[in-house]
Amino acid sequence: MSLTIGKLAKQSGVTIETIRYYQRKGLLVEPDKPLSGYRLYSQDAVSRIHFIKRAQKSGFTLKEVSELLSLDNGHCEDVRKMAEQKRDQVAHQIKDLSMLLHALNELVADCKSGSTVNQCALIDAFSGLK
Amino acid sequence: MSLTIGKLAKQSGVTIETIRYYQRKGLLVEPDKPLSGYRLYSQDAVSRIHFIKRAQKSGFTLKEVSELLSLDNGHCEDVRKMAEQKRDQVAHQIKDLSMLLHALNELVADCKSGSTVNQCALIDAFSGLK
DNA sequence: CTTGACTCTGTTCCATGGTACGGAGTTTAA
DNA sequence: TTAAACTCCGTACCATGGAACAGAGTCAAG
Repeated sequence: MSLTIGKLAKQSGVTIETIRYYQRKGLLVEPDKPLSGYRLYSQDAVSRIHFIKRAQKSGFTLKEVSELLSLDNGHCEDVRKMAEQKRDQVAHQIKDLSMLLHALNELVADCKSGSTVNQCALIDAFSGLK
Repeated sequence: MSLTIGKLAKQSGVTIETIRYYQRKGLLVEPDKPLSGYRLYSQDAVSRIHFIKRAQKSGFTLKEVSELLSLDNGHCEDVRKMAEQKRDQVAHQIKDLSMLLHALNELVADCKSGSTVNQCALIDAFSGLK
């Protein structure tokens, strides 16, 4: 069953503009324009857009998603490496955020007891000096 | 010890342009221009830039970073409220990222185990096949 | 006291991830 | 058959986070 771009958009939960944007960026192929009528898309396009959206939610940029798509089958090693990199990145981010959370908690506690805020406590705690 | 903008840039690991951009955005104060000579920056500016960079890596936008920075000078009642809000936001962010980390770990593990529908478990996952 | 390195200021340009719009052409339902 | 709805195509616009550049002024070393 083929879809016009509007139906494709609705089925895949993005806007028409987004689909066109993905086409411009090479993440989606623009089907040939028939001699008369509108371009038609297959169900595969829906899957592909879902793929893109899922990968984005996992923190991949569109550029990275397009790499994933181009690697696709047969290059599981490369795909795994990208995922591992992402994972390490996210792990680091969590570590930093935990430090910040700690600093914010201390700031809140100090604020509750004292009357003036310890100048620069937050910056000191999070600027990498400790 | 005071620094010209070039030295500040080098010491804090950003470019001069970035410093100026932060000034335009209000994250950094532009020191007064002396009657003759160049503007001079203190060592504090280095920490402040490190703070900004760190916070960015933690997923904050510059706008949010500037909110964080504003916590550093102000009076307690306002600061505490903002700090609590930020703290909750950070806690939430950590939760989301932890889920993402978990997902990425599973993806990597599946990739290694070779339990796939197609040839790559990660691709399968993003394709919604599992 | 001149030359090269640095700074200042304003403005323009870039990528990312879209969104919006205008003026066509096409399709479909009444 | 005609009006509404949809598509096509190009282009412009948006926010974010900078990078680059031009033409001036300023500083420091030989």
